[in-house]
Amino acid sequence: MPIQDNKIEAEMNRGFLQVMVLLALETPMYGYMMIKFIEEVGYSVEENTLYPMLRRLEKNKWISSRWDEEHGRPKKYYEITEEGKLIRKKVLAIRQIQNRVITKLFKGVKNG
Amino acid sequence: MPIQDNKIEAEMNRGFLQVMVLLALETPMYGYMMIKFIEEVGYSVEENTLYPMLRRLEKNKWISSRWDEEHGRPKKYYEITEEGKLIRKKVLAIRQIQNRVITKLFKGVKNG
DNA sequence: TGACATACTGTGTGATATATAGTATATATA
DNA sequence: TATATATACTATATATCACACAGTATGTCA
Repeated sequence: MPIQDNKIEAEMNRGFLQVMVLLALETPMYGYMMIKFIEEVGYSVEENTLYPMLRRLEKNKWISSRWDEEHGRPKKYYEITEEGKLIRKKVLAIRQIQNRVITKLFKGVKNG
Repeated sequence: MPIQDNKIEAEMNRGFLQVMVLLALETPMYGYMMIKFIEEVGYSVEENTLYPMLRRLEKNKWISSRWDEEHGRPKKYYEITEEGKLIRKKVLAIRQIQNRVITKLFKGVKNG
């Protein structure tokens, strides 16, 4: 086990996963579909992380859902709400500020 | 109170604060000094967030400390270790991947 | 028929940001 | 010289979330 690595990766995921989901849900998607989609764009989420998160975001009214019972197995489609878009804007702004801070601090680092 | 805002800001801080501290501690600094420094570069940390974090990072051996008892009030100076530099590299790499994913997903968003 | 992909639910745990509270010294100012 | 403010740090308690672990059940293909 290299140092304490999984732990810090989980920590780095916090916040980010929400941002990613709020961006992805510009297009309606159901959970499993999203897991695959996220892999396609070069990241990954655990099922047991994503599903609870979707429920949380819906509880916050940042995303909404509807069941599709008509095409094979039932699927729960989620989509971002207007409120969700406001939050998305906000968290993206926070990210940008953070990135600027990192860039600034990184200049002081020898052979980054 | 707009929506649930403080909560999400705290969430966005997770992971990021470590990155920021590991970058800042390229130059030795004590806690209080760091709080001021972080404000100067355009962010902010709570005392009750930073101090426990410094102890945690030290416990992980990502930073080391020494007391300066010689100039007025005792101050605990922290500095990044070699192991800390490895972690820093790693978390910065994660951040970059995340930023790329965000950029990619953002292209699908109308009037971001 | 049986393996694997699909699609989701539920419980428990650990890490950490922060709220809240407190200690104590140094320095400025009235 | 009293007192407010800045400095510098410690301690406890709480809530949230990522993920480990466990499970249900349907669809599909060899």
